[in-house]
Amino acid sequence: MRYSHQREVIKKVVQNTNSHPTADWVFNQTKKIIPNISLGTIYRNLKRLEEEGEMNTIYDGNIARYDWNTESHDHLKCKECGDLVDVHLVHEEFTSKVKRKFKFDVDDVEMTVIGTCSKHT
Amino acid sequence: MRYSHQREVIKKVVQNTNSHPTADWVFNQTKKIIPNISLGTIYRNLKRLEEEGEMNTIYDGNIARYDWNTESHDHLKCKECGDLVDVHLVHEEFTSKVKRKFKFDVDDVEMTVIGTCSKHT
DNA sequence: CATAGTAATAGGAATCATTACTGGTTATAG
DNA sequence: CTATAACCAGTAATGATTCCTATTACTATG
Repeated sequence: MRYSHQREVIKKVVQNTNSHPTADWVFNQTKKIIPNISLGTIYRNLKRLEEEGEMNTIYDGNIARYDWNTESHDHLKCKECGDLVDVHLVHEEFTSKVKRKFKFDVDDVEMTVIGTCSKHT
Repeated sequence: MRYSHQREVIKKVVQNTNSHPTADWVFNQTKKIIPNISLGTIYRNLKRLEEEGEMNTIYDGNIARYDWNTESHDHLKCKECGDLVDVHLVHEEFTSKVKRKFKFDVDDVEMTVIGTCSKHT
């Protein structure tokens, strides 16, 4: 893949937040650095970066969010403030259990725990 | 909520499949019974039915699927054939563990295990 | 039964996220 | 330096979903 300034900036923008940004958020942030960048460029490069293993896509309802944390992990989603926090919940033993029980070869586990975070108690 | 023929038919259409249908699939099936039904009616009633606890919405990538199985359960998604199968994987002890560890009040857990099902081995 | 009030509908326009296309620009191998 | 394939900006197109409005259909009551 050829070098591109746009892609480097997009990558840095995503890597510099823990907020699991949407394409639109990335677009707005990147515009501060490259004012005439196009939304299509954002989508294209986010997809490339995912293909390269530089980030993950997670689906929050029906919109895509991007996550630089490519290690397998899960999310706590607070229904009060909408926060999406990374946690590690699923373990190795789990995938082997699924394999044994359902004869299902596990590639990945997407888990989102929905509830209320400690800020609202 | 007032009675509506359309809503009853939509409910039955969803209840008569295990295929986690999309709104569009429900639309096409329902059209066979009520030919001039409108897609808006499908969406509106699927939402109502979810609010009434008659079904669940699950997001498969960025499209919504509807599931009459309202008991808490998880999904195995085969990347080969696209099949989405219901399984029960998450247990009570899990939610209390999350509550203890992260001070997070769990309402629901959405888990999708992505991989290859036994048909492709 | 007739009917008024209001909830629900059909049909289509509008919106939102995402992807595809086009003609011009740029990185990079030779 | 130059050729060229990859990349970009801008914009049109798409697909899923929601919104709008005039019309229709439940249902409670006289």
